[in-house]
Amino acid sequence: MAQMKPFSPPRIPCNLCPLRRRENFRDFTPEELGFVSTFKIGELAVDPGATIIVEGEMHPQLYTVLAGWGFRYKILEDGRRQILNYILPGDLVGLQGNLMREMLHSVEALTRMTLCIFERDRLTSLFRKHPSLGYDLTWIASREESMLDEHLLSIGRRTALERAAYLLAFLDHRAHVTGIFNEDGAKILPLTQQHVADTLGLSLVHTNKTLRRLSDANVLRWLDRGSEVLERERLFDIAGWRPTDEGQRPFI
Amino acid sequence: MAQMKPFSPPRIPCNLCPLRRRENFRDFTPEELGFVSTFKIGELAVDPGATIIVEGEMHPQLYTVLAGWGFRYKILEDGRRQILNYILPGDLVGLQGNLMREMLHSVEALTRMTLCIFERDRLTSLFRKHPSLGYDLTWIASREESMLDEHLLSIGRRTALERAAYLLAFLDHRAHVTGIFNEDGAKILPLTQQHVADTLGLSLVHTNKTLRRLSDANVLRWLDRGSEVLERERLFDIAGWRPTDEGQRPFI
DNA sequence: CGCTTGATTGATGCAAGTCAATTATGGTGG
DNA sequence: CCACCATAATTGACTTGCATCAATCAAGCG
Repeated sequence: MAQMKPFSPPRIPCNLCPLRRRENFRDFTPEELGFVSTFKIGELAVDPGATIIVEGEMHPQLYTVLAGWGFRYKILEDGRRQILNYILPGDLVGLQGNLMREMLHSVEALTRMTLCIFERDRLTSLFRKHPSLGYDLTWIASREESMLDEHLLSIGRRTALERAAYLLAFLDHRAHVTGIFNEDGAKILPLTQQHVADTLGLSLVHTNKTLRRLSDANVLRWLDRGSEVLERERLFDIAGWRPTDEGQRPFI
Repeated sequence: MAQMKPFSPPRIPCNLCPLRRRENFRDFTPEELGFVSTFKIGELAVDPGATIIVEGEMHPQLYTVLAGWGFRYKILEDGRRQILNYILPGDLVGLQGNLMREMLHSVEALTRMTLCIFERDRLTSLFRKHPSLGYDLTWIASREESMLDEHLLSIGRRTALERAAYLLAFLDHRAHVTGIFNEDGAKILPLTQQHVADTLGLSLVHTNKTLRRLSDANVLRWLDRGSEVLERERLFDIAGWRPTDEGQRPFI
């Protein structure tokens, strides 16, 4: 079964953080770096399928994803599940929902993940001592909002085919700009058709038939438990969506 | 047609702000109040139907709703519209989406609205001089996120009847805790069935038939362009959702 | 090698969309 | 004051996208 393996003290000090070197991320000032180094109190490594955050429970910690893929979701009483968004390296986990109360969603790992651990308690000190980082937190939250807005538009108003195209284009794009694809040759999105179905608000069977249409058209390839986007531009056209260039983005 | 009537200087000074007196909102410290008073640069009053923010355009100002109802939405190229969320007194408008770029959604007034005007440029100074207000901004953004999460769950996984029940229960509850219902006897949600349809991701006709089922069951009453919730508890049961007690919440 | 998980496919049913018409209701200009 | 018009709500008939049910197939694994 899925397993949690917490490490503490941190194995990767913030000054050697691999994310800082990626073009897409804004670098820290020396002062900010000093603070973040003390803000980080450990690391967490989890296996695929591990549950990192449970809806309804208190969770005194925040995380920044260092490596790997995960997703946030909610479930109804009878088990119907809705995936809300995916989390990639550089994303802050645990900010969504009330800042200091029970978590309102769950988080699960898609691949092996490494996360930096922060403590919620020290957020006020972050805002007090480093206003620029406080600003970044709001920036990060409002970026998440804009993704959720787009997802809502997609589920509410796009057809099944458009939705599927949007989702895969969206994930492929995020993986690209995050630099997560740089290492290996194949650019695989690590999810099952069940995940796609639960993101799009469709049944598993209909999702399968919709993805089939996309792979029959050679827009993508579906592998055992993952997908590779072959023609990004055509996905954009089908979805009626195009990524906006974010430029550099902050992270904590 | 809808008309914009900007006022400047402000007609209601922050120390007399009617929102501050409502139980649901956290009060400012004297220092915070002093800052917010200078942060507010004017007021905006708009008629029902007025467009306050346009997707794709730069918008150098932020607003806090003083009075009235509005909503945020996005549209696809062919005109399909998705309402993302509703805005009520105390809500901050313009924080969603990138903080300093083009707006990623539009905002329209449902009723006559009054809004306090702030300038985006001065956000950094807010974070620098009043960390507690910076924290509040992040809190507000993450509250919006949790509403969007719930909407996503609703549109993605609830049936038409459950969705309708959820939406009306949600709006009725927000109106209650905001104190917007305190004035008049009738507690009317000021929207048309087209708004409901565009929020739930349903067609107008199907929305009408779904709302009919709810009013036939005497759970609510549909009026000319609005709805009154008659049995809140039964709506909660149908929706499989219950509001969480937020306690006091911050606002700017 | 049997077991489990994920992908696939066909048959059938229903929820929701589309089309089209009718009924309020209120506003407006002659 | 009323004929006219626009907006909103309503209803019935028909169509379709997606769900559900039920198998089958492929691959990895203890």
